[in-house]
Amino acid sequence: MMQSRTHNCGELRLGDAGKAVTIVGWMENLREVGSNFGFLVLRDYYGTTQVVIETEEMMKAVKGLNKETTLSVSGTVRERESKNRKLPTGEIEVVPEKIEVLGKCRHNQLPFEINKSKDADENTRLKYRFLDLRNPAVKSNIILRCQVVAELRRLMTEKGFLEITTPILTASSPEGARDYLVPARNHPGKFYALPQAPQQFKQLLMTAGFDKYFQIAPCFRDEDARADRTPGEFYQLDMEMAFATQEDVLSTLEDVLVPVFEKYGKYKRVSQVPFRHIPFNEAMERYGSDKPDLRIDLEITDITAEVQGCGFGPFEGNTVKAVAVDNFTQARKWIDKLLVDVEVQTGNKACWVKVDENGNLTGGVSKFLADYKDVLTAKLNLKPGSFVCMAAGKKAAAQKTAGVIRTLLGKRVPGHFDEEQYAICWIVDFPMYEMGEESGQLEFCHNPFSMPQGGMQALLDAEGDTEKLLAINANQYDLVVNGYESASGAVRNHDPEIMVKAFQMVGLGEEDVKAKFPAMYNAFTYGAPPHAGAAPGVDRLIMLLTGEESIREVITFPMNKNAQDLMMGAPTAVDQSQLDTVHIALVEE
RNA sequence: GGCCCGGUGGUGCAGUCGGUUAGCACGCCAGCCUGUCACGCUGGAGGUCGACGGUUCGAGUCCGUUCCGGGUCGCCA
Repeated sequence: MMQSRTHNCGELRLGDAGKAVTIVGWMENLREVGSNFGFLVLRDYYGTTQVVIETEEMMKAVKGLNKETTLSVSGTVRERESKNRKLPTGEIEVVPEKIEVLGKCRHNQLPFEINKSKDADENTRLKYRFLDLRNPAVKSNIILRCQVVAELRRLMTEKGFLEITTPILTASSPEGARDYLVPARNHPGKFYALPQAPQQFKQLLMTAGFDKYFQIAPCFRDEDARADRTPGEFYQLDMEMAFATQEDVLSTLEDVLVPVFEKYGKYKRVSQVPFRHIPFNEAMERYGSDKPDLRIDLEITDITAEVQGCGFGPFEGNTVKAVAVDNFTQARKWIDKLLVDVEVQTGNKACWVKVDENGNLTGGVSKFLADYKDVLTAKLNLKPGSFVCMAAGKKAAAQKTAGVIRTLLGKRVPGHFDEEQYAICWIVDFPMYEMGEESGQLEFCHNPFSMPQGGMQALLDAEGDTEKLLAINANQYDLVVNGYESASGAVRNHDPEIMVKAFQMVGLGEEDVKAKFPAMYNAFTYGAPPHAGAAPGVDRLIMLLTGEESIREVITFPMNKNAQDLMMGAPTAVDQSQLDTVHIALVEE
């Protein structure tokens, strides 16, 4: 029977000297500094405490034990002879009378050293995540996540939002990401799907008369991972408000998120509310991205008209975008690295010129642009020592490539990146429609749930005119923090007639709306409130708060890039009998 | 699926132009050490250099194929 602990490993202080205590935890280290003399460091969730070993009996009790064995130590608190001011418990030590082994670590060689686990190979970390998480530096992200989630719940609840959970087993939705499917045992050949988001449920909740809803909602999408995107599952602070405008949603989220950034963020400087609103088209023109990192002070300039006819093939007939920086002193090798990185990140090539001390263009593609020196100097405000990096292509590709150039130049050339802050903005006025790259047909740009600006009249006015349709914006918005898309939302289309009309524009009709969103369409015919909402990504929010660059650092048990859980071994093969139960027959590949 | 980068004792890394016994740090084992706290000192064990094939007198190094991981493009209503 384990003796119950009287104190944790982080709380004993000089004032506790003389007390009889029992502490428990993991044996982090045993420093032997003499025969039958040494120091044992005991670690629990709360901290570490030094146990001094000074008798043969106590040395016998711990010698030969592997690190990470769990122990119970009962003894007396004593003031240290030599104190360590760097540690909260560094003024005291525990003189043990009894040391009990609670759980042996049976491995004298760990897969990595606990306090250096962040440096270990990620596969190994994920396989031994329970050891990785013993590292306080790893654990702290998870603790922060818990605190932030609790704070979000508190703030939302205070604002009158109800936390309502929605089904995990639901119907497959035909649009959007690939679904995770779950076979239905009682319905051979039919499947549930895990929700990509509680989108339709929350809109149904609005229709049901719950005025303000939120949920820390698990979302499931079978799409490939990125450094800031976990495969499989992730969490959103999903919220929706009835009879609400776009501004109602934006100000609510500003009220909730600013205190969280201020209280829990790595950086203490946070954008003032109301956050800047940047229309989508403006963001693409100036920053080459719908998620600009506003900590970077560079902007993109369109030089399409200026460089036409220069003779450089990729420029001819294409949109050309440029990013210029002054006082550029980097070497050719640096430039080559930049160009390679741009190509890796965008799939498009970039080119460059420098301005020499006489104001002439040199290097890169300067032989094509020499005659354009004056016009480019004026347009880009060039000076001796300026560097210009350019991207060409179809408008969208040129913008996007220039956006990557802007980010890389901004972060790599000194003086353009004010890192230690949260630079937050709303990107608004997303287009309702876009031309599909492959199909060549008009498609919904983001999702079909958003209300087109101007409502039915806008659709009627534009009907049959592709240019006009492409110019229709949706009441849709993204929250962007330091270049990360951190929330996405919209004023929803709650009018069945406008829904049908919006679908007709992309060659679909009433039957398609009914087939794809049967519950919502039906519900909206029974008196629907106008409503609007958004969904900040929780994982990405924690990433921003902690400053981590990999999303796996803020998820307790993350999967690897290929959506495998190396610790649990998921996904796994299953017994034939299990397959039979759910009417699944496997096909040889 | 495409592209880029990587894979070397338990862990992290170095390894020059292809050349002798593959080095370093941490960890591990043994010994020494009575105030350590990233303890120190001495000694030791531990490697099919991701896999397969090729070039060569000789391959960790060069070539080809492949596997695994990360990043990225596609994708993510």
